[in-house]
Amino acid sequence: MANIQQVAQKAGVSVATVSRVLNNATSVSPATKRRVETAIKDLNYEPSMLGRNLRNSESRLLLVLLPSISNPFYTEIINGIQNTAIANNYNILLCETDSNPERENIYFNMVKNKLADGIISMDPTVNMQKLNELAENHPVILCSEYEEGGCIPYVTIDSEQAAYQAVKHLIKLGHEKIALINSDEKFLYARHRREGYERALKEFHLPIHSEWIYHSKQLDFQDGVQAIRRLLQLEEKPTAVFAVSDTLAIGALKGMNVKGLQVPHDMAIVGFDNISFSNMTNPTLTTIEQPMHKMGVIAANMLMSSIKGEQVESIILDHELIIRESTMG
Amino acid sequence: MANIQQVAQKAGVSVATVSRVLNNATSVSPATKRRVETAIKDLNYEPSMLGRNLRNSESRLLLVLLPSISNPFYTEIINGIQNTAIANNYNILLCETDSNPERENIYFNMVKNKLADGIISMDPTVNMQKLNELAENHPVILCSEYEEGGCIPYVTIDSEQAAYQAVKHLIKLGHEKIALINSDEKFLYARHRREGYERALKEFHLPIHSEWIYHSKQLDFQDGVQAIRRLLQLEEKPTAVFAVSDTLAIGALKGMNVKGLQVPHDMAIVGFDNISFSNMTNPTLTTIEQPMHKMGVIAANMLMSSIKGEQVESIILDHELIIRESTMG
DNA sequence: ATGAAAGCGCTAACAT
DNA sequence: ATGTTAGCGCTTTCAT
Repeated sequence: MANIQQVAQKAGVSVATVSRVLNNATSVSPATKRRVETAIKDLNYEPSMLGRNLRNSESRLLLVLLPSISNPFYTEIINGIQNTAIANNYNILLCETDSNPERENIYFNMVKNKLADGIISMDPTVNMQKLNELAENHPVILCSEYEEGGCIPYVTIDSEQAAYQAVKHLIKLGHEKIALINSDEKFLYARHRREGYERALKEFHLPIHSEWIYHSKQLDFQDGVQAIRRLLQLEEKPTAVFAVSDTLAIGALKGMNVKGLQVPHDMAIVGFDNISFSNMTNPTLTTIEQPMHKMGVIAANMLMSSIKGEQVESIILDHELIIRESTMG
Repeated sequence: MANIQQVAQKAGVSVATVSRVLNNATSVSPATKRRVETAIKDLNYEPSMLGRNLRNSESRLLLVLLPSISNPFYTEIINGIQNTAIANNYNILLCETDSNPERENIYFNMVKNKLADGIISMDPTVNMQKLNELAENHPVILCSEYEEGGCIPYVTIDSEQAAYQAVKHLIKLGHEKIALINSDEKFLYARHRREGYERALKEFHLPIHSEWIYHSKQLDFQDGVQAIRRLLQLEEKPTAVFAVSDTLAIGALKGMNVKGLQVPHDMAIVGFDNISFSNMTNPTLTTIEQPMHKMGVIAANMLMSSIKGEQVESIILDHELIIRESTMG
């Protein structure tokens, strides 16, 4: 790869002039400009981002942290982020942490080292202490999962209210024994969704059975299968299930299929997220839709504002209950 | 962020000595080393990757190009790549191109500019000419999709043989009217899978109906739904379907459900990839399993070898037919 | 064992 | 309009 020196030499000008041509500075005569451009083409020259970043302290690269790309929930958010970033001449790099703190650290360092201009974290397992430290001096935005009372701006939905609506929907259908397939309550969203679940039950004077609350370590399909297997072993079985993610719900639905249960007749189920799969299952899945694309767009805009040094406010977006076959008796 | 200068000053040594401590060079006295380490801690110093890369021409970052993260097929491959990379002290950055050449170009530039050490492309829409150019001077590996007779090393499976087996399986079950839901035949894998499909039909003296071959623009679920809708409008309807991706197959399956068709009784279906969702459908999906994790591991190893300057050979891995309910009468 | 200094590729302030 | 030069943070050769 040729460098700016060689271009300058070939064009018979100084490196400064080449730099000016590269950056569209005005004060270059048309003739010189043409000579430089020819040299650039001839040498197949492309400016080094490394040198440029080192000088400018700007990379126009954004990092997106997520625990795992296997959950389709993230897909649509990422599209939103990506579209917005590209439109503003930024690029994004997806960083899968696998909930591994060491890996996380490498990505944090990329920001500290000016290899990236900012970071959007969608990783609920993120080390909040480290992230807060990073956020003191660098642009950071939280998307979906956030820290209550924390300093980092976030975009999310009202999980408590959404869960409340989902469960209320089941109650209105006549269900009184409603199970919750939750994830680990170390996550804020899991605590919120449980609160919404309990609020709905309480409002209708239904008892809260702790054995009807299952905590899943992960959010894979197989975890949903496992969850429903457990719930169906109970003495007093639930007649409906609310799962805090579509992946869990789809696994649970499969588990019901396998047991020969008719959904929703024998058992109803509601998921959460509205991932594209949820409309492909048989029966299709009732779920809470999160405005994923919009969340991505907003997160990206927030981050870019933050990079510009502007103050940004956290936002809570609207969700929506999507009623499909899994609750349509 | 403190820099190496400040650390040197604080420790009362030169920057060279700090650098030596950082890089575990031997010739530093224990006492000096301790002083430097204290200064590093005190200042919370972390070396700048930018400065380091500029100097070393090494980033220990690998780029992974993919058209879209929404296809779960890529997920497992990425895990394989990631695990292997991490184990060798490399990190990976996921680059979604959305089949957009401009975006592609930015990532190519990252490699040219030493911001990344090499690239694994899983993008069938990649601009092969540009990629070949890049590969002349930089480590590049193709994964899954490749170029026949090209210069870039690849890891893939035998798509023709896999398709042949899938279709033969349907024929052995007694099907004589077998449709193919293919993707765009500008992709090599699509051409190969069609060839395998045709070879099986020919071997059993079954006619090739061009109207039973559907070409889908994309690989989303909805495209599968659309495909089967078309095939069911035909005068002479097929009794079985082979789809070149699980996402298409799952969409098609959904389309059959909607039409009230019993699978596999009324219509059998075979997919391709064995994504995790293919075991969650009702009925579960017969499919060709690609060794995705292994492909990722091998691709990463090939790339790292290539970075070391070693010669690497292309590899074709084994696939396997996974028989599930969608073809079990 | 340690330091001084060059240089990786680039941009921008200053000079002409 | 164009050139000269310092310096971004680091590593490494060459001195000492």
